[in-house]
Amino acid sequence: MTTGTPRRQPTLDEVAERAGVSRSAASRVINNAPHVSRAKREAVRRAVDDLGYVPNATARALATQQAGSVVLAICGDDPAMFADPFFAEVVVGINAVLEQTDLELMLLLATSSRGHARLEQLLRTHQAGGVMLMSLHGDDPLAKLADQSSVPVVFGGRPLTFEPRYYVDADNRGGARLATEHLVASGRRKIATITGRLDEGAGVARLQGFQEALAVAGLDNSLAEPGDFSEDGGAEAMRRLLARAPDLDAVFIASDQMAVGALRVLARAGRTVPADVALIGFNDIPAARHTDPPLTTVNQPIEALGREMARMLLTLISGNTPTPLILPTRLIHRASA
Amino acid sequence: MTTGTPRRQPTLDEVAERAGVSRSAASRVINNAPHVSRAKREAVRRAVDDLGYVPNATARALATQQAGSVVLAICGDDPAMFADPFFAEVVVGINAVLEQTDLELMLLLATSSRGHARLEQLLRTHQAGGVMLMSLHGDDPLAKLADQSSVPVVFGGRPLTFEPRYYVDADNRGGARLATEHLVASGRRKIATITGRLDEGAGVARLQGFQEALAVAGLDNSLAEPGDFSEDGGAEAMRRLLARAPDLDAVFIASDQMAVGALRVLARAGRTVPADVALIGFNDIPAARHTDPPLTTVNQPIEALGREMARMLLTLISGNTPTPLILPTRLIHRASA
DNA sequence: GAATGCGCTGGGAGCGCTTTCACATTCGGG
DNA sequence: CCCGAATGTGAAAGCGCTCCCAGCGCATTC
Repeated sequence: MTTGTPRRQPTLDEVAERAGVSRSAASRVINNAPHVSRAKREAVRRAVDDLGYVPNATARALATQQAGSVVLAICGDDPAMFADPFFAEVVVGINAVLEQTDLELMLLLATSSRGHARLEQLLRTHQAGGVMLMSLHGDDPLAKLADQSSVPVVFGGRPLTFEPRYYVDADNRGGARLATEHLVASGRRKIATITGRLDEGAGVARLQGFQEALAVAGLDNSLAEPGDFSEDGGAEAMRRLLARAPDLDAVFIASDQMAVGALRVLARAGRTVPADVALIGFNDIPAARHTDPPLTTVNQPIEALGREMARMLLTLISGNTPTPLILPTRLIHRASA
Repeated sequence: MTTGTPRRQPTLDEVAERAGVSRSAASRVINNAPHVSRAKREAVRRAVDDLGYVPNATARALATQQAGSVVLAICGDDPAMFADPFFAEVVVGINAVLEQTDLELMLLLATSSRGHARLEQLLRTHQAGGVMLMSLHGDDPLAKLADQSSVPVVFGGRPLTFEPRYYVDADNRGGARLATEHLVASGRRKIATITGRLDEGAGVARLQGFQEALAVAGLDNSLAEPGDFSEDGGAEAMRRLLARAPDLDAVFIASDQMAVGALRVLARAGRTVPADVALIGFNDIPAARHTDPPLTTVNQPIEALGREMARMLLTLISGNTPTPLILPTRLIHRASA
């Protein structure tokens, strides 16, 4: 910080020389390792300060054979998918725990085939200390490959086709059941659902929860229209539902975004919410409290999801074996149901 | 891919040995460098395929003294700030261009002092090939430090206190002027504004555009209430505005999120939009087309912003000198004004 | 007084790659 | 047929760090 032109970064050798110790000793001090006398320790510290030394992470990574970063990979087919505020909140959670370590976060949008290839490569070479995998679609073979990989991998949400070794997920099924039960309990009888993408674990789980609750109540659980988690998709599905069952009196919708779309369609069709038809969404996005009427919805702790994924990855990296985690979801009562 | 237990990654030496060439030759082939005979080139290629060799990025980075990654740093004081969908869209843009290279994207939420320190360290050591800096607040000294840094830095948006060497920004001022002029042209006379954070470049620029337009029109341009870009902040500001000037007939709002909040307050206060008061927002978020009434707003090409930042960083890294870029904004006519 | 242990110390061998360099080999033109 | 020039080739020197190891001196133990 004192040099006029801090051209090249000082190296460990320079620190050692200035402190009058060997490189090994200097290294020990930097890494808080034992076997260094008090005097040398201080000399090195001083030299570090004077020179403004910062260890070269690349060299360290090469020497220790372990990377200084972990990656968050978002799979899927649509690059724009990442625009879902869901991911942003996950990232905030992840960042909160990574900040305590000195791991960096790499973001990989594995959305094109190029991205896919990169992810695969990342999994094979040990260039990242670990990876967090989210939003696998369909039967992406990457999922199994990742789960088997020798680099630590934790899944955010479960893929469709198998149960990964390490994952954190939200209780989508339980949340959906809760929501549907609430609809039943409030006297609704002709209850429909707009599903999420059914090539995603979350979409399927929410549909299952819905169906279970209705089956238990002895009601027809076949009134389902597929959506895609997006607002427009929700509107479309609502239109189809209305055409198919004009007398429905409630609908459980697998995402708030879709619910917003449905709300629009319902309003335009002259149905009052919740008088004519009750609505429950999923996710509890900020906008849900400001729709008309405010949306009853299932909250899932998204930031916590990110935090727990990161935490789990950390324990995995440290050599321990975490147990999978399912985060609770809960019903938020507002005016739409 | 054929080995049962792909324990350790093959190294370049192994490839060379299998191909019956020297390590140097193998390296040349990998990097498409000249001075390798056709025969050896093919032998190496075959060995690479057989072994499933992938170069170790860390070792390469150490040897070439240049990192294989760039970082996107989001500064600010609030970790949750990243939840703004704005950033997600920027990331999508950045990813689109980075995907063409083999640079990785590191995400740094420099929101705590810890994060700040890490960013500073990143700037000093040459561990990242370059950094994209967004959303500097106030007079953060990091801004100047970054601009001076010997690692390539491009700014997304301009900080308040000085003009960086390399940046891409949206024409916030022009957009605000456009919006305000539209209000004036449609006959409004008592025009207010809800500003964004005034410790951010974008917030100030939008206020300036507003003031300019009114000054030119010879109207009072002092009716401004500060917001913070958030929905609740917008609602708050709208309340204050209404108390301060019950007879206002239009308001330019520095973000759509705030406009949504304002819309709520206006509705609750019994004012009709746009009959009683016209509203124009900023950003053109997806939700803007579904508010009631749909929000007239200023669109800025967010994804393009990300793309251009990345592109600019790339040219910087390649040793060329780009010129700063200001992306156009344009008025989207919908029903609220 | 020899054997044992322990804390400290620096030499040196890597980590996997790029890149320079000196030395072959080949080629075209005078 | 000889001489640059271009091209192919592998040995070896790093890049900046970690970490093993052998060697100290010194106190303890029998």
